Amino acid sequence: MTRTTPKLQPFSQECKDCPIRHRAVCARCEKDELGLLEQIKFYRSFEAGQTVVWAGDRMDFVASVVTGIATLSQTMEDGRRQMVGLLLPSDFAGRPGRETSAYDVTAATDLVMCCFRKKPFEKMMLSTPHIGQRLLEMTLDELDAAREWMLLLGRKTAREKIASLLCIIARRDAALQLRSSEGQLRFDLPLTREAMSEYLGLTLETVSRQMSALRREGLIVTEGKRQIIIPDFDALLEETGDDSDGGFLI
Amino acid sequence: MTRTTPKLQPFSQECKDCPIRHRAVCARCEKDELGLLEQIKFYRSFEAGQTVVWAGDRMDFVASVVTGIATLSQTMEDGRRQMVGLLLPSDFAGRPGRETSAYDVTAATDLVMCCFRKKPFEKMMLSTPHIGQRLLEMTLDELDAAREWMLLLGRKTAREKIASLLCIIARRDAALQLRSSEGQLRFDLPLTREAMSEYLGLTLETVSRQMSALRREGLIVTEGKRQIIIPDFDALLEETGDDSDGGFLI
DNA sequence: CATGTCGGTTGATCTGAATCAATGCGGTTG
DNA sequence: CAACCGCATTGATTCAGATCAACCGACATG
Repeated sequence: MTRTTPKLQPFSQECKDCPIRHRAVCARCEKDELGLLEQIKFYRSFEAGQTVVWAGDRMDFVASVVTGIATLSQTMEDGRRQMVGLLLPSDFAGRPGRETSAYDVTAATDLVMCCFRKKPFEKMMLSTPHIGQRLLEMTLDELDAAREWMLLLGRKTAREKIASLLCIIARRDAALQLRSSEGQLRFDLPLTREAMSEYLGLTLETVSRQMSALRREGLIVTEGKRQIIIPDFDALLEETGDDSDGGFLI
Repeated sequence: MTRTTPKLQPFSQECKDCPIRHRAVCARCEKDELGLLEQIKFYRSFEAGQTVVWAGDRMDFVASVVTGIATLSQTMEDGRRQMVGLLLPSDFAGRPGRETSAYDVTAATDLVMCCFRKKPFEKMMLSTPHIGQRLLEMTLDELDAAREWMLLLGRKTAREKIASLLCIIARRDAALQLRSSEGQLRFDLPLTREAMSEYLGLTLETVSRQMSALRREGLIVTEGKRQIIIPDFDALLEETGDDSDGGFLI
């Protein structure tokens, strides 16, 4: 497990009951030492694997990811799970005008979220139209992403699904991070095989097999369990089944 | 093909070159006899099967469905298609701040859309915050629907997919229409087997087979090709794999 | 009337991914 | 150190749905 201490803002307090440094509510022991749950805006930190809220649970705040990755998932009665959202830093969670979460929200990596109480946030939206506009834009982007995702789930082969996911993560990483020399990309895969399988609508065995296949064919190189190197991004892109013009981002 | 003449508003003009009655641009012969393409708001009608816009094409208006059903689809280079949106009366198409369509928009049935030129619409959004708020709400609803759809595509069996689709359509129909006696539902299936297969991420043969299976088991009754009767909605709901509490709408 | 087309159904066969099961491996813990 | 755990890999087998192909009925067309 990669224990990445949040770098954006050093936490000012350390909980007495657990070693997690945090600003407001400790996700491990649920202490609210500073009484920040009463405030409009507060931060919460979570360890990789922890659940932020369960589907159906009360969630009287909206939040945005500060560092780390959160996932939204749906679960069927018999346990089949499908990821339906992947939240990266600056992404938004929660819906104004709804008091329970529709999805399980989980920390895929260590996670820091910036939370706003919902009621004041809604008031703010009314008084500051700019916020609503920005939120609309973000929601439309998410809808587009969801529709791309639907194509992946409905029509792509396992191999294409894996290649697509790797390209998505690589692209995003490259967008805000250093890239390695001469077009070759290196990044940390922030998802377990199981999380990947939930994203892609596959079993984890199939994910593992297809990763091995891509490795065998030299399309990707792995270093340890999580470091991925893509020697030739365009070659991998070929395997996604997507129109090749999607590469404008990189 | 069901030729349903739009009932909401009788059209005031008939094109000289084709038998379609229409208000503005004739979808068949592309004539703009009334010069309404210059106006801010206008209506367009389409026959079942016609394409409204192709992915990538210029689309300098936003629109809402007046009568009929439109679909949004994505196509891969090799022809695999996945439906990513199903627009029913009052649903909205097009994205402010983008001048080309990201998807193929197709009339699944005969269709009438109410179109607004994009530029004036965007201005209106700025001056009338209420419009933006409403649009945000609708977009959030669509995002939720897309996520439900992702669960269907990623994790449901063919049988569950079919049952889900039938329940979705039946529910919507029942919401605004007459229902038959004693809890039994009857409605017109507005999609071809092929359209259903594009919705569900299946082949049309599998759709046909599963429909036959449900018919054989008495979960649905068909009358002609398109009339569907659901003798026991709850029984069909059992087959969807969904939590049973989703039935609150009916 | 014969012909064609379109949407739909059904059958035979194939195959990609699921399932079941064993094994590996790095890190933590008693 | 051995034992164990969580995560990942790999193999053998099964099966749901895709693919290929034939056929049906309604309706339009020359």
